[in-house]
Amino acid sequence: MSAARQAAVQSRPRARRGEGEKLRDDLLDATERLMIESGRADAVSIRAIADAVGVTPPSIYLHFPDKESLIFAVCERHFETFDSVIERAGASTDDPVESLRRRGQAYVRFGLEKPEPYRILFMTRTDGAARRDALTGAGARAFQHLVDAVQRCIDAGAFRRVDPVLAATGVWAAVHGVTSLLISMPGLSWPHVEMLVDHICDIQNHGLSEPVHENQGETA
Amino acid sequence: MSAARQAAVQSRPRARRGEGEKLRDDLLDATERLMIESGRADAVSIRAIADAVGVTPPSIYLHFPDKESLIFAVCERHFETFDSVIERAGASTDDPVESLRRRGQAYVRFGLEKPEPYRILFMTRTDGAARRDALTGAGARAFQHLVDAVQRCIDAGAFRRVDPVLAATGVWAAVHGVTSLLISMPGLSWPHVEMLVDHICDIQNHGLSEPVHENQGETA
DNA sequence: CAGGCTGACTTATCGGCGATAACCAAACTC
DNA sequence: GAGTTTGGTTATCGCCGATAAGTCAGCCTG
Repeated sequence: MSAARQAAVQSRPRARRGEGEKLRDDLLDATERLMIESGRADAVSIRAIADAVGVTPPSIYLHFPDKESLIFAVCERHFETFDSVIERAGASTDDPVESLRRRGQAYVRFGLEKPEPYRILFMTRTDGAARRDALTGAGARAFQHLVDAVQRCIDAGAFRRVDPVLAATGVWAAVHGVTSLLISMPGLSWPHVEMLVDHICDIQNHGLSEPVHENQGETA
Repeated sequence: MSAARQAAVQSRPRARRGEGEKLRDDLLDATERLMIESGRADAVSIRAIADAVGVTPPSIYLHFPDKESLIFAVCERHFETFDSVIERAGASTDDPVESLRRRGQAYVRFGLEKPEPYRILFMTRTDGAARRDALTGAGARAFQHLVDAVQRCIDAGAFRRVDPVLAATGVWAAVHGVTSLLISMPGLSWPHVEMLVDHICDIQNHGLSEPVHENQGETA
C-alpha cells in the first residue's frame, strides 16, 4: 500500500498558464482508479492521490476544498450517468410494468458494478453540503423519473390508484435494499442476483396491482 | 471535540488483581456513549475513548485487538437484542401476515433508534473476521427466524408457494432498504415513516399472496 | 520475609493522515 | 525587465491507530 504510493513519485510536468484545470481532471481520474482498486474510499488518502498523479498533497487543495469534496466529485460523475442509464433501460419497452422491472434491474446492476460510488452516494451519512446538493439536485430529478414511471403504470391500469410518491419510495427502497445488502455483505450466500431482483420487481408489480378479491381500506 | 477529550483526563483507579475485565466493560460503555453522541463511529477515536474512561490509549489493546473489534463489539451487544426484539414483536399476534408486518415495523424502528450500530452491522463493507462471524452466527439465526415467519404465511395459505428463502430475502431487502435510506439521507422529505413501512409490508403481503387473475411468465 | 512472577497498566514513539501557512518559480503582461 | 498572476512546493501542525518497552502493585513460593 505505501509501496504503491512510492511507486509513482515522479514529478509531473507543470501545467501551463491556462491549463490549471487539467490537474483537477487528473485528480478525479486517479482518485477514481484508486477507489476502484482498493474497494474502499477511506483507504484512498490525499497523499496517495497526490503521488499517483505526481504532485504534492497541498496541490489538491487548490482544486478541492477538502478530501470529501474530491471523493464526492468522483461519485458525482457516476451519478450523472446513473440516471441516464436507468432511463435508457426503462425506455427500452412500451409496457410500463416491464419498463419498471428493467429500471430495477439496471439500478441494481449499476450499483453492483460501481459499489464504492454507490456506497458513498447512498449508504453514507449525508453530512457535507456538496453531497446534499447533489442529492437534492440530480437525485431529485432521478427520483421524479421513478415517480413518473410509477404514474404511467397507474395510468395504464396496471397499478391501483396509490400515491405515486409513496409507491415510488417503496420501489426505491426495495431495489436499494437488495443493492445495499449485496454490497455490504458480499460473502453471504445470496440467491442468484438477477432472480432476486426479478422477484423483488414481481413483488412490487403484483403488490401494487389492483386487488380483485379483497377490499383495500386505504382511501387516503 | 478535542475539548471533550481533555475534559475527563482524570486517571481512574487501577483495577485489582482479578478485575481486569472491568475495564473492558467500561470501554464498551464509553465507546457506545461516544458513538451515539457523535453519531458517527469514525468520529470516535481510540484516544477519545481512553480519555473518557480515564486511561491511556494502549490499555485498550489489552482488551481488544484493534479499534474495529471494539466498535464491532459495541454493535454486537445491540445485535443480540435486535433479533429478540423482532421476535417479540412478531410473536405478539397469531396471524402470520400481521406478525410479519409487526416484524417489519420493529425492524425499521430498531434501526432508526440505533442508527450507528445499524450502519456498522448492515451498511459497511464486511471486512473484519469478527464482523463476518457475527453475521454468519447471530445474523444467520435471525434470518432463519424471518424465513420461518415467511414459511408460516405460506403454510397458512396467505402466501403462494414461493421459495421461502427468496421471499424472506426480498422482505429483508425491502425493510432494510427503507431503514438504510432513512439513515443515510435523513434530510430528504420522506413520507411518514410508519405509513411508509406499512406500505412496504402491504406490498410484500399483497405481492406474495396467491395471484388470482393473471399469470406471469416466470418459467425459469 | 526475600525473591520472583504476573497482571494491569503507563511512557515513549512510530509512521501515516488531512489540512494549513508560507514560500517560490515559471509564465504572461505591460 | 518589472510586476503580477498562476501553479505549484516546502515545512509543519495536530490528530490518528498501533506497538515496544518499561513500571509498579500485589500475590505466591520458598
